[in-house]
Amino acid sequence: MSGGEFNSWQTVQAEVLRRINAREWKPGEFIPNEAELSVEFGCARATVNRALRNLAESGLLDRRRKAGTRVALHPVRKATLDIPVIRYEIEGKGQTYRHSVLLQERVVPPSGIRARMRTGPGVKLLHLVTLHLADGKPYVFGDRWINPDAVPGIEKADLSAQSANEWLVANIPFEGGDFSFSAMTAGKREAEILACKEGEGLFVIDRSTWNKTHVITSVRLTFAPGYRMHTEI
Amino acid sequence: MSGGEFNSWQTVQAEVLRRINAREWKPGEFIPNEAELSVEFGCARATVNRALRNLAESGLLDRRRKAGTRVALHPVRKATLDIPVIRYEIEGKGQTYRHSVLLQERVVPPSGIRARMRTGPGVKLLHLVTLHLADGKPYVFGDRWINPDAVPGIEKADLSAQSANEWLVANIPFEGGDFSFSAMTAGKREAEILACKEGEGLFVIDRSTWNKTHVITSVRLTFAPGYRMHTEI
DNA sequence: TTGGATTATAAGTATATACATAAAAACCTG
DNA sequence: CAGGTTTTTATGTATATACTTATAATCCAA
Repeated sequence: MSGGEFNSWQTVQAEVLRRINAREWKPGEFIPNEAELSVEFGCARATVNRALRNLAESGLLDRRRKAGTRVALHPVRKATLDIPVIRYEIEGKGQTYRHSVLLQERVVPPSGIRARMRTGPGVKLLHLVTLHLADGKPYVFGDRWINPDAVPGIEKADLSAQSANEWLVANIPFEGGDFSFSAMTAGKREAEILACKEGEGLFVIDRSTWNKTHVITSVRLTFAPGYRMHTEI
Repeated sequence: MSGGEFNSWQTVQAEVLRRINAREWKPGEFIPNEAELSVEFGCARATVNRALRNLAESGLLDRRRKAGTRVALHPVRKATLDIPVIRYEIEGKGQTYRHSVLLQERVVPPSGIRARMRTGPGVKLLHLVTLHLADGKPYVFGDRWINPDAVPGIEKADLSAQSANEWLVANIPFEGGDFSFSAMTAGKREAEILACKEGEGLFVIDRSTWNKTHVITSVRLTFAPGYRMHTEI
């Protein structure tokens, strides 16, 4: 490639990717800088910039100002996965969605939750246990804690009409969140709620969301057996 | 905000985000076009473009040429998660990594695998079962199928020195992959290999990677109890 | 009324230019 | 030579401009 042809940032990206894959540029090695590449490819530096930035975002390149751009040493692939609202997920499969509130209380949380929610000792939180059903069958249940200080209006919300999750995403802006995925073994409680056998392996998502000042909510979703989360690169 | 101040694409993005969160722009609604916003924010259209493109990538906006930009109706949050090589993951925690090949054979795969690998009937694949250990304790085991047609050189590779996964990422470029995450219940085999109890819930990742012409490999990783995959938004 | 061609429009991209910023490298200076 | 200062440099960002492309909307004819 020596200039003259048509070039888009995608063309540049593809060629850079090819060189990485072909080991013409080896892991850890510096690649030519943007200015040089733009000359080589016969395009503007901004075009090269966009291509390299994109590759850096997906983990294949490491870039640092002044230092330059190098092929990532440990090419950690990044997969993006969608975190849908459960109702949409169920309805998206053509099943009917229903949910019911199994428990709603305002209590002082156990210490683990208190730590996650970063609330003071003795502060009461809203505790909700909700079961979501797909075509009438248990799909997932959520054990959720909400900080009422962070969520004005939650007291007045009818959480049996609209699930807490939906109410929150619709009404409370948040800045960030963290997710963790794991597996657990169904105990008596889980088996009862999800109508499965004790001892089955269940998929679990723990999630907290927060805004600038508060942890808004922290929830553990325990899915019925067979649940599968999927993504592509 | 009416022009004159300092503006970066991040400022624009933050303000757009604020309006979405504050429901000034409601889900499903069209927002002003790039030209209008660039006037309002007193910046170039390219700056607005970058901000909006970014928000669209993270699922908060829907954009279509000619049609315009609208707030996503079902704001599916996208989380990105890192898919590390197991050795790096273990070594990253300061533990020592070791792995051993439990089984290596060249056989015709069962039909489920054959479908995943898109190989013809009767075609033999490389089948590998590998256990990865952290500080000598079972961490995860991989049940892997490799298409030798897609992987020249695999026959000569010493897969007890370097794990198949590492060998593959180091030697075989791939175009895409898919991942699915689920939970299973430990049976006799899993309990034996992972030194856990039968009936424990285990975290499972199924993953296939391919290039233009072939499915390269398909692997199921079954993690020892307690494994947790984590990500932030 | 349908269905195909035309037009108008909003996003998408490319580019030259300029300046900002982080940080490595070189240069002091005590 | 240590520690701080300056310089250099590669990436990061902003902007005006121009052109491309997908596609919604319109128009027109059978």
